[in-house]
Amino acid sequence: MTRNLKDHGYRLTPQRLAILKVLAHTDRHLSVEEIHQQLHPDYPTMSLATVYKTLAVLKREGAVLELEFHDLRNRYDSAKPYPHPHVICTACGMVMDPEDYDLRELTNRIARETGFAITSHRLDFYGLCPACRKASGG
Amino acid sequence: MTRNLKDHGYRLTPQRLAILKVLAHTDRHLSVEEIHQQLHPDYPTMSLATVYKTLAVLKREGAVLELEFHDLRNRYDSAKPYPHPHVICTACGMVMDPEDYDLRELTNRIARETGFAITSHRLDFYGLCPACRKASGG
DNA sequence: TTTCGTGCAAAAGCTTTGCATTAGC
DNA sequence: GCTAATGCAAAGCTTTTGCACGAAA
Repeated sequence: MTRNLKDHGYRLTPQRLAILKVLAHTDRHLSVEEIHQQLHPDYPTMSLATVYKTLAVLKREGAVLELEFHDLRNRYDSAKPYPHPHVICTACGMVMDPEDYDLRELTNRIARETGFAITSHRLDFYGLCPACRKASGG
Repeated sequence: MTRNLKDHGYRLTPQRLAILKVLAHTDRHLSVEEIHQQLHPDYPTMSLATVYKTLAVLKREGAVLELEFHDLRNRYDSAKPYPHPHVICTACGMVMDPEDYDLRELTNRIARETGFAITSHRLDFYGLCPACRKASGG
């Protein structure tokens, strides 16, 4: 990915490398805030704006999938930077990846039906994660 | 629905009735702003806040489905106030309902797989609507 | 040396909230 | 008359933007 950035004319700054490293070493779906906080010990001057801007670059380059939420902070997934289903806990905000599900056939059907040129999709399931189920007495 | 509101202790104000009427008479997915503007000729003093608050009530009562967007205004669907797929034009923001698609089987599978208690979902397809395809030379 | 990136602070934009006034019931 | 709803304005919150300084190449 560093190669790809360089080839596309982006500079390899310490901040960008650090953000890439955080993304590569997590199996979670981090928010900008979380990335910023994780980096704070080693990069105490790194600004939120830089994290935002870097993630915008990575998204443009197809290196991360951005999950926008209305009532939660956006989350970023570099492990699978293409559309895939997510399961989101409405209590704690945890995001999980269930096994991938192929929506190509449905996508084609809907494209034919509606006349849209469909380029991507989003499939989210909402509910309580196992921990929050217990906590709520379920 | 007016019956339902009354039974649940909500007052039937002219504003609420007017908003319900707008929702009932459209086949589109309106935003708060659009509802407000449509009502302005007949209710020139109606505030945006009232539209917001009324839609919150209707959502709580299960009378509308709220579609939250990050970069678009929220949209409200009273024709089918339950989760169903949507197709959204990334150029003009138009929202369409393709034919419903049953996700219950997939939902159950994912619930078993992840241990989540899944209560709802959202499935959106993004692309260009027929009009915007033409406009962009597609 | 040139241009891009960073960091700070301010702006943006939709939605929510507080509060006094008005109006259902 | 008692409460809830309205309408105005202000607040909230995440994300974006502007700009001067610093750093990559």
